[in-house]
Amino acid sequence: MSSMLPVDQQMRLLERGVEEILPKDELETKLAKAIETQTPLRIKEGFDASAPDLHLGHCVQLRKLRQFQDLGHQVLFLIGDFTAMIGDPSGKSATRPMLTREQVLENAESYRKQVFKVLDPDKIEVLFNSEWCLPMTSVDVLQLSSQYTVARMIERDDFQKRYRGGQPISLQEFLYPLFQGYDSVQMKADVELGGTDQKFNLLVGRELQRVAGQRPQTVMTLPLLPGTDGVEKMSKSLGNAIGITEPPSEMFGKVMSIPDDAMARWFELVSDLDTAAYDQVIQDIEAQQTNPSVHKRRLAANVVDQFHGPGEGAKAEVAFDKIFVKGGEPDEVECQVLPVAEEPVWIVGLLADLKLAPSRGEARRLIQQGGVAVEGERVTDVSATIAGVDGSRYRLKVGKRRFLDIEFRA
RNA sequence: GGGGAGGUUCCCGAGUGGCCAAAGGGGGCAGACUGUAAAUCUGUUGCGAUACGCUUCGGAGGUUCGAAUCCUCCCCUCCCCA
Repeated sequence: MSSMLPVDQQMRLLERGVEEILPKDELETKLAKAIETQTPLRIKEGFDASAPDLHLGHCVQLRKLRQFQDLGHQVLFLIGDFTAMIGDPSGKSATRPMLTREQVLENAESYRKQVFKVLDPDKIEVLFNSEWCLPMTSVDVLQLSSQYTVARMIERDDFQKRYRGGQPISLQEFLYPLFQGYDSVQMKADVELGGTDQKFNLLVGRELQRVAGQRPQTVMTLPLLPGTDGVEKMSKSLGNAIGITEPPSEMFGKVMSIPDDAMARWFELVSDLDTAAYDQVIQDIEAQQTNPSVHKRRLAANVVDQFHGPGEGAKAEVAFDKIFVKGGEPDEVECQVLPVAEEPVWIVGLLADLKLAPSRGEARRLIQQGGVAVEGERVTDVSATIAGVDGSRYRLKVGKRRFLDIEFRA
């Protein structure tokens, strides 16, 4: 292994964009020891495989892990296939339904593939916590649960809120932090990363490691990325997430849809501008001299470039302008082939059948509100039809951004 | 185990026999405007081809011409006491 950078240089990089390091001097000590013994630190981060796709919020974490890798450390990427079944209560206001093992495994596999878009596959160890959690006996679980008290558990802010608000909290949820902490024991983690909402869970890990006679992990929390609504934490279940596998145009548009005042945070957490460019942008945003859409475009293009390759952002921007600024149509529209129909095809029914609207009632509403166009002509009559003769082709537009070509064939 | 309060549409929350497909807010969707899928404003928001019908207010029965509303049983949640 090549020699590592000195402690102060490593720290300067690692501290960037970080909310808290607990305790900080302990990390410095660990780094010094790592350099001295030429042993990389074991950096843990766990992800519950509760949804199939990684999104930009995960990437904030992954980037920090990547930094650790680049500094010569070992990343332990833990897939919480066991804990996903419990459901992390962090920040939640309600008990989460338990996932089945099959769902979790499917998600885990999909994670594994996506993670390598950001992390270096050579310096990563992928682990599943079912490996040690599943074989635990009821005695082991009792043992584990005896290591933490109820009082300390309900100190936790989200439990506190739910308790005071008369909301149910199931016992199973108390177990979550314990299992997460137990993972750290099993993995002998030196450092564990997580979002600021993970602070409690991460600290439980320290406690359990101490009891197990290990040197407790250093806890590093990163700010949470707000979703496209600009308020809630990005999460798939809230529908405010941007998946890292989404197509460029979708990604660009979604970034453009974040509220203006969330821009600075997004630049900080998801753009890959160098420090000088970043500082400049933040200054500009604060000065409010420039039209915010200029910055937002830059952000959106930058994000697209990161996940789809340089230049893709610019292309997505052109397409975006064409559709939203000029009200035009995209270059490429998906085409669906339908069987020839004898009778004229009722548009309301067609929209529902093609899933362009969830129901006929909704399709009717869309037409009444002027949200549907066929071949560029706005449809205003709910009983309107089109002819489904052989070879005829129509371009449907629903709302501002949903396009579909249909073609009738014998 | 005893006592009390509750479970309403995607979410929060009003509604105590017909005027209830159910107020209001949030969210979503659409339109207008614009600087963007920001912000703002307007409309809309169970299903079915309009009138009309159908399904919905924790679940199952019942009373009634008529039930989210009344009765019975059951399930679930919260609070207090043990």
